[in-house]
Amino acid sequence: MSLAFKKQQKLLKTDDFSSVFDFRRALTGKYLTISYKPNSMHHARIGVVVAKKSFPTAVERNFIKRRMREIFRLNCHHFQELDLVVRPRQQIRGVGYNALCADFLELVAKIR
RNA sequence: GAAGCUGACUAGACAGUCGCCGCCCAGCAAUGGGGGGAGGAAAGUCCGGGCUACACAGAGCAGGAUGACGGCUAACGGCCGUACGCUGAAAGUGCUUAGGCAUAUAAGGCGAGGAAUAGGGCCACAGAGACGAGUCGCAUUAAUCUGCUUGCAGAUUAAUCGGGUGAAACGCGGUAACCUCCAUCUGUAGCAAGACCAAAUAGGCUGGCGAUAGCGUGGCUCGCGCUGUCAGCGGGUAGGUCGCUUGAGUUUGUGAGUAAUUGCAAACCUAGAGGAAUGACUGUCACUCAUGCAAAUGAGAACAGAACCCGGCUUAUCGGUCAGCUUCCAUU
Repeated sequence: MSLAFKKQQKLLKTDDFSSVFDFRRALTGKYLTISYKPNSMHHARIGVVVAKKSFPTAVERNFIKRRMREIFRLNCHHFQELDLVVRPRQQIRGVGYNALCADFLELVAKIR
């Protein structure tokens, strides 16, 4: 099984994000808030929204995005046909990779 | 060796697993192989330039910027050198109530420093009076008037500027970080600049076809205009391509110059995205701190992420390495 992460697995357009938010289903965990919506693409897609207000420096925002993408990449093959929008919370600062990964998987499991 | 200071470099290293974005090669394709992939500030957007469009960017006015002298540079408000002013440590010296205090220089650091006789404005406190020159009080001298004891007192006027205040007082004061004047520079917008290709839809222009369709103009005919249909053209939207990284380039050697900088030669190509790649995790070794005799264990590891490109400035920053300058002490 390939663990590759392709462009069609990302949410890119403003419309994609809007439709997920308009579906109005979200779950909040320790470090993350996930909005979701079923899609018809035969695979899951992810988008990460990091607020400039909460995370002022670009380095911090990029780091969060890279980590979320990595967690998604290593686990997405057993996800359903879902569009996910992940928003980090303030508590994410200083959290280790494993704790963050567990939180994410727990939230995704709840969606089912 | 100690203290003070200046400049340059670096910004953990290696391995493994799984990935991302361009480029090149092979392949019909799937894919495979090769090679590259953040910073010293990428930041703030404070100056200066290249580049592009606007009329060819040229002249004048307004506005803005700069301001010792000389140099460097594509250019600068930057950098280098020199002079001047301020600042700048131990030691030494003097005093001491033994706590200190005073005194001066080194390397170095800082400096909105053109013009006050072109002109206007302003000058705290103190002082009678602060920028127009006169005036308050006191003193001296002279003159006049009054009182009268004929040499005293008072008043007025004029002159002297004697005393006191202050940085400065009928002066060739200060302030330009108040206006101003002088000299030099300065057009505006910015890669979402701008150039090219160009679907669909709507509308525009040109030409053909309608031998007699309809409407309008008109008394009627011709004609003309609109509606029809076919072909072509140009503008232009979505979208795409270019601009887009070979450049005031980097490294090394060598020559010129006190230096900033620069001549010559050789070698090299070093991110180029477009909802935005440059990563995540694990291990070993180094670095710092804590505990410990040690082995070791635990924790920490800054500031911060390219978006047209350069030269600077400013701000943020854990550590480490190297070189140089000055002073003092010790040794030879």
